[in-house]
Amino acid sequence: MRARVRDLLHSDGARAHARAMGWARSVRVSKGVVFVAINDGSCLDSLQVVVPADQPAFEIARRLTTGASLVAEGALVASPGQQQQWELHATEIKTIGEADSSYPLQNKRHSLEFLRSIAHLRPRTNTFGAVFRVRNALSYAIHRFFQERNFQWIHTPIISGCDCEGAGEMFRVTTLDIEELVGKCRPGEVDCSKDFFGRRTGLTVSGQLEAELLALALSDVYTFGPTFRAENSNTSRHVAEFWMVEPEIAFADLADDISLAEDFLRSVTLEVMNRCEDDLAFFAKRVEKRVPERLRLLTESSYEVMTYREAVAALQRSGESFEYPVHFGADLQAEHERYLTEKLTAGPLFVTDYPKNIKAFYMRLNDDDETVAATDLLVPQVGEIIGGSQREERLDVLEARIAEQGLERDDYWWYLDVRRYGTVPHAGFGLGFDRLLMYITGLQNIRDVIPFPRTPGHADF
RNA sequence: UCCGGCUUAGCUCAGUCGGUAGAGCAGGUGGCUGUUAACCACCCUGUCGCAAGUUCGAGUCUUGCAGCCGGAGCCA
Repeated sequence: MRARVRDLLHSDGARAHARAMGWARSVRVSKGVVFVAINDGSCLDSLQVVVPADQPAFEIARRLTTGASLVAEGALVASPGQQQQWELHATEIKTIGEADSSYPLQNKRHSLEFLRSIAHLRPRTNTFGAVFRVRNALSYAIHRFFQERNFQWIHTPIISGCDCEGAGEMFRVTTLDIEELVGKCRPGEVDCSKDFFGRRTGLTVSGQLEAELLALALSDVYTFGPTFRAENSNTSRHVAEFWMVEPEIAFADLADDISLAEDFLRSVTLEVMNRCEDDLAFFAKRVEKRVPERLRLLTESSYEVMTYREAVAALQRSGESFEYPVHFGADLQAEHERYLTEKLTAGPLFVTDYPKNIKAFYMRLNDDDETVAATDLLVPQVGEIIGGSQREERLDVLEARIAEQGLERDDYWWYLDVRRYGTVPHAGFGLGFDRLLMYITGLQNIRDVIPFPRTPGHADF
């Protein structure tokens, strides 16, 4: 029976016998004693294994190297050292798998860029172990939040009809023989009726439209799964495959949506803070000093709400010189969002009621006929983390908006049908899961919060 | 996709005015009675991203290409 390093480090008392398994993080050899720090990923800290020279295990321990996997057995006793409560006095040590000096993770600081190139090994570092534990805790917290409020977790399709989404470039899904078609067909000439699904299909860019259908039956639902964008985006905040959380609530308006989003962010952050104290302390110390402040902003501060019109006015009187001028009708640029969240409110900010021309067709038209009931939640450093809206539930208005945006009405027959039969006001939002993780951990590149990130030109591992 | 920067030892980096490459860590050897990414001493380590050009001479200057990073756009 093996004990997790985490359990041993949190032991209530000494143990006459304990067995630990893990990977050697460091091996410190002196004449009379060897110290091996072993980590099994169950927590940030490593277990100190002590082997005095009079033990038969001393020879094996002395030859261990950084990165080797091993099993150590002995007594768990109070440590005289300052940095840990318990340590394992090993009477027996076995090397499971050796790691020679070419093992890339030596006892030194490595750059995040270098670690990205060895994504198969970086989970064995402190930083990435912590990231992936927090990622797990956040996922669990999200499910718990919704489950406790009687939301139904729904599974929207990953393969989706191409025509209906429009949130971004899609990856094509096909069983047609591309080699054969290349050179034979000009663009637009491919006969999709011969394809597997008998139509153009791609990987989903959002489960929202389908989530609405289920919300208009089950009332409160959410999706939590992968999403794909084939955009050629090369930034620290974009990847081709990422995870989104998309709640959708019936009998609800934009105010309900905003209040759900705020409640949600507060709750999940608080749960991660409770479950991942050590990992978050590590991020605060080694990655981003402002992590505690960021967490406080999400859990304690009030979330400001401001209309787009007010935000534009605030930007205009700010006296800042922006690269892109601000005027009603223009989308807020990254520099504008940064000013709003980092200088004006210094915290999370919902911007609401955007001009209809810069937002999607399904967002509910306001009475002013000029803006829609949409909201973006902006946070310092990371920018947009949530995008949501009240959905247009009025059949005639929705049809007019589809026409206005030059979309094909027939493609949305099912989406329109639920407005035709028993329509109700409803709303929802999409949360960028990986971006929230960036905000919580303080890591500045989305590629460092995803185990094996996919970006243009990169699908290794 | 556009703009900018970077590319030197296994890793992190320095390299002056163009004069023939250096430090820390890792590795090796030895030392050290309990260490904390241990410490001390010694030793080893190079296609200076690739290709061409200028020059008596290029890590250094020029051009092209590639890769990476940052920013912008798109968005979550």
